[in-house]
Amino acid sequence: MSRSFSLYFSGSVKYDGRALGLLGPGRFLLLRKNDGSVSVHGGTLIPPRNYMGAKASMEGIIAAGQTIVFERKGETISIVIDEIHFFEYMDDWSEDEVCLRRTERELVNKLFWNWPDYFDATCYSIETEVQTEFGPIDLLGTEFDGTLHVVEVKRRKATVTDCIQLRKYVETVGGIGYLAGPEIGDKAIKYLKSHGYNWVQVEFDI
Amino acid sequence: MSRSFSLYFSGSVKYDGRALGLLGPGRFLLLRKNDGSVSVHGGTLIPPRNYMGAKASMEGIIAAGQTIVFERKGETISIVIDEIHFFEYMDDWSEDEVCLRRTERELVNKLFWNWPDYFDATCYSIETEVQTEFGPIDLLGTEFDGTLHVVEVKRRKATVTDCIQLRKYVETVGGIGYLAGPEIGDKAIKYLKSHGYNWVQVEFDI
DNA sequence: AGTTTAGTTACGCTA
DNA sequence: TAGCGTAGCTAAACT
Repeated sequence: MSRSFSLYFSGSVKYDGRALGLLGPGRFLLLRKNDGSVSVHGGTLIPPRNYMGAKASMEGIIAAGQTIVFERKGETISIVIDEIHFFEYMDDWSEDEVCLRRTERELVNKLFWNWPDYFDATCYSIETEVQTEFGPIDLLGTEFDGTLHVVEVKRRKATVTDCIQLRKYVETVGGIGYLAGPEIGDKAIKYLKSHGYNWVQVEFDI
Repeated sequence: MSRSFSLYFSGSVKYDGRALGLLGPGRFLLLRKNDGSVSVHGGTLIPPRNYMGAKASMEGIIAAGQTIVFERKGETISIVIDEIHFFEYMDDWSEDEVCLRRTERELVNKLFWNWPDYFDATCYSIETEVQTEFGPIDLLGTEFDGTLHVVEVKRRKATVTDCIQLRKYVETVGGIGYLAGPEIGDKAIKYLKSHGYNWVQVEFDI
């Protein structure tokens, strides 16, 4: 769609859209990717200082003294270039995604396939991603007497907010609540217990 | 701390730490910043494919056939370089932050200074960023009879999660709950009403 | 060190 | 397309 390049320049950047952002003057690195996305990186931090999603249009000439403008539905980035330090094309830039392990999904699957190892209740039905009025329940077990077991799974350390999210589901469908994951904070476990919910420790296999 | 550079290379990347991530082989852009942070960018999307925060250590030589390793408390990124397409230093890279407008803080201030325009209750005290056990309350008004008015402010469209955050505060300090912002989702307004909380519409001035 | 939140969150999935 | 929730979220503020 657009030829990708990196530009290390002196100048200033203005963003207008969901917010209003001013940057510089200073030295920044501009990245233009295959998908038309744009990012302006400063000398610290992982996220860019300014950015714009895929299919941003580009106007202007990349040269000292020029202004280039990127646009995308209601958003604008204007870049005033004072000086160019280097300019390089990135041709054949790979669009591969990272193959990720240790996701929340893996923990959900582990609990699904090994339910008896983690829960006392014998359920005739175990479902994942059960849709409710206020969002999907990660794991829902149903006992023969109709009792529901509502499980909210977190891949990272569970917080008080996660406990309240569980509470939201339990109040919506009824039943017994469980928060599951590899780790939970002190405040969170206290909150969980005081509201009558259960903590289920589950680790990643690899 | 470390000299910043960009490296466009063919090769593969492995991350091990909070998760396990495999990338490539393919062409990627490696950024090493002033603060020692590292990011590996692919040809699409704004965020990097792999990354590591500030003060990452670096081992190895940047040359074809070599492996470079970045490390930081319990995390490792290994990069196998097959071929180098370009290598550039970014000297004097600016560390300026963006000067931002239309932040949540601005909405909080607007409500603070124009309280009677948005709330019926007459309060003798209005405070911002009131610390509680479970985090800070954006805006807290106190009536003469002691009734508290708890306000959670959002700069973007409010969600059910935001209602839960409000609920956490109201249940902590007691009183009447308000969610405030420019916009709110359908499920969120339903959740808000069903729990007896209020919606306050407030817009950015600029 | 632990906890919580803001963010132009970005991005993917589902209805 | 819009809404909703995850993320190796990141990074900052505060206890």
